[in-house]
Amino acid sequence: MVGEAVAKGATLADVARRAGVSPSTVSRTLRGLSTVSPETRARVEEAARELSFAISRSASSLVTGRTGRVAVLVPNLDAWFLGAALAGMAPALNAAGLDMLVYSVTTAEQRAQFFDRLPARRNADALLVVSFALSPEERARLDDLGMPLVFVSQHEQGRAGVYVDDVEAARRGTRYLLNLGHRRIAYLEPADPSGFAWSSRARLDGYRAALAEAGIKRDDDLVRQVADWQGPSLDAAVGRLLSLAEPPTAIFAETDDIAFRLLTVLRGVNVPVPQRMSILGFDGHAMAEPWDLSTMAQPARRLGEAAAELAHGVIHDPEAYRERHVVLPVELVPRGSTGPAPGPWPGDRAGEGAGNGDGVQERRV
Amino acid sequence: MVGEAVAKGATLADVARRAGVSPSTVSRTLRGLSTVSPETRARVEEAARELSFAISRSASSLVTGRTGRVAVLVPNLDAWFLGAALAGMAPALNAAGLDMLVYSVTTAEQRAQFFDRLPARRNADALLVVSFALSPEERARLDDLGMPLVFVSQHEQGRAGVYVDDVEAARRGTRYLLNLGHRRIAYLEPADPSGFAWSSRARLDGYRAALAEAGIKRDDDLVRQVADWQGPSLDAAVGRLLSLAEPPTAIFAETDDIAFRLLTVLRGVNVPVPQRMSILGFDGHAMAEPWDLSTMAQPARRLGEAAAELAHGVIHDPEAYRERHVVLPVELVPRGSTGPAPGPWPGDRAGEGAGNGDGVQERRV
DNA sequence: GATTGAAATGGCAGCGCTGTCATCGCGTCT
DNA sequence: AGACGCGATGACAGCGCTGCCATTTCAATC
Repeated sequence: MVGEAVAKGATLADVARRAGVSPSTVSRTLRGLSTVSPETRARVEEAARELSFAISRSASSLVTGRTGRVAVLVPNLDAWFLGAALAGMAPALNAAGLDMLVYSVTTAEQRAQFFDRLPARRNADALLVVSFALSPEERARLDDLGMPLVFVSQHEQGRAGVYVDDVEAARRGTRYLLNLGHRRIAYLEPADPSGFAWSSRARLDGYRAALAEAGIKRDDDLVRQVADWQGPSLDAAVGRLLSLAEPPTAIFAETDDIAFRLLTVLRGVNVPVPQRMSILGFDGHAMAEPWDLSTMAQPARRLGEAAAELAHGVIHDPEAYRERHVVLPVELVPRGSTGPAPGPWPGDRAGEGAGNGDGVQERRV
Repeated sequence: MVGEAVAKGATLADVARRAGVSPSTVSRTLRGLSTVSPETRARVEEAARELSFAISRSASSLVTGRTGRVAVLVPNLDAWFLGAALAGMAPALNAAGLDMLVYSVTTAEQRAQFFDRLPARRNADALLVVSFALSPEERARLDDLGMPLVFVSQHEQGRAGVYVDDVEAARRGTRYLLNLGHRRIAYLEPADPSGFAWSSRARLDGYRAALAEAGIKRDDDLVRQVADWQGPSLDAAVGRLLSLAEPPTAIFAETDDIAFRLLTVLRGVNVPVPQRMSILGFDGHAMAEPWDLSTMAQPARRLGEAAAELAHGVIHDPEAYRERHVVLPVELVPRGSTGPAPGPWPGDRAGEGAGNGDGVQERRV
């Protein structure tokens, strides 16, 4: 706002000249380093402000080997979860003085190119891999990178990572449905033909574990895959479930996106939710509240924040952080899409657990 | 995959040595420049691959003055629209060899800091400002930046930008409701106390224009502000509308987010949609389809793509692109949330336009 | 009063590239 | 046969910083 016009950006030398000191001193001052006298500091800072000086990271990283940047690899950008995770990450990285470089790798072509060129290499101090299903070769390639890795919402042996305990969360969700008296509980998982989404099968495992613990025999007819995003395969899956000899009274959807579409489909075919069918989602999607969807809420933003902390740690103290794992909690958020089972199906194994106050909630009006 | 272990990243000189040529030649080869003999080229490329060489942008930008990076300023990261826009931007930038630096500026504090430090300065070749309500001082500060600016989903005189014609879109949306026979059409706009969201009032203007063209007197009781995200103020707004002497039969929501919440509220209070109330949103949110919400769909991804093209243009040919504006179309997507007006209210001005085939659709079953 | 050391600052090389100019062959033209 | 031109390559400076070491100043110490 003051002083001469600044065309292409003042250099550190310009600031030095204006403040009447050496470039070294300006550098020290601006980095808040060691010993600079208060008066000098003030003079330098004023000069810098007057010139709207911003440091050239290119130049400084050339010397220090640090770029002040973190690369984030995501399989997508318009998925709710990723947006929320990034939203948590950005300010946290920012606070640590790190800029965020985003690589969205969605198609097979982009993917090949990314792993071929490794553009992040030497251009970032750490790479955050977010919900990205890496092939073994890709994994190896990233390892060669010589750059700290942090895995977000997924885990890798011996690598820093933040994620939730999917097994336990899915087990708890399933138990909630059991507590409501449901005995036939279906599970809908996303098909992922392109193989981009990281999945540990953990949620399905948790679901099965809870059923086993309740002494309910495994029935794979109740587990169905549906296309990951818009598409007809959900209708087909619902059709299958509704035409079973013993149809389910509850459906656990592996993601809220599936649950939302499920609600729509069921509304369309006049299956009242939760009177005839309870729906439980997984993610804690922002839309779950307006839709009144019960869900296992992941702290997406906090995952992002924790990822940022790990990134910072892994950059400044690689030994201590290289294998650090952060596990965040998932919370059941019961809402109107789940309710008591509509009554025993023929062949129901008595009512153990049915009146279990724990997870039971009022029926919606 | 081959050759000796690469610790911290090979340099161009390493590649040169390995290929038995000078660094200059490697540089030329890798940039696909002018004259390099095919044999040399092949040798260099192989050496580069063997060493997993990735160029240091820091070093090259120090010389060229180009960073190969574009900064994107967003007010948010978890809003659907921004995710979609970024999702369009990322691959397009990528294809142009540009990396994407994301600055999410959400709080007042972050905001002050961003405009104070101008971290993008000298660290990116262009700045894309996405749906960000700039204060005049901020605007001036960015102008001082000496960096090409591109405005996305908003427009500024004399600056490159991509956006939609909000006036026309809102006019068309309103006309659609008029064509369905609605005469009392309410408008719900987001309150933005923090002043982050860019808004030209254009949509409201279009709504008013359409009503005026239809000869309907302006009634400001039908225009209400609601808190931008979750909150009680929507209920209050609905209460106001439903308690008017002549309540509306249709509501035009300025954003799909508002429309979604509106659907929930109306369902909760037993106002059937669209039988008693038609709802039209604006955005083309990914959830509009599963929710069966009629909406004015913005091409969010295409906005992002166009923004990337503008960025590229503005970097390589500033004169030609500095003031280029790209206006993208908005399309009405009629769905189940809109239907014919439920019948004339007392005092309705005859039925002109009611049977107008144009926008009329079947009633949902 | 000479010596010491800490505080404050300056000087200078060099990080890894690219732009420019110089150099080297070698076929072509007069 | 000598001059010329062009394609292909190398040499070298320098981009804007930072790290290291040298230098200066001045108060504290013996």
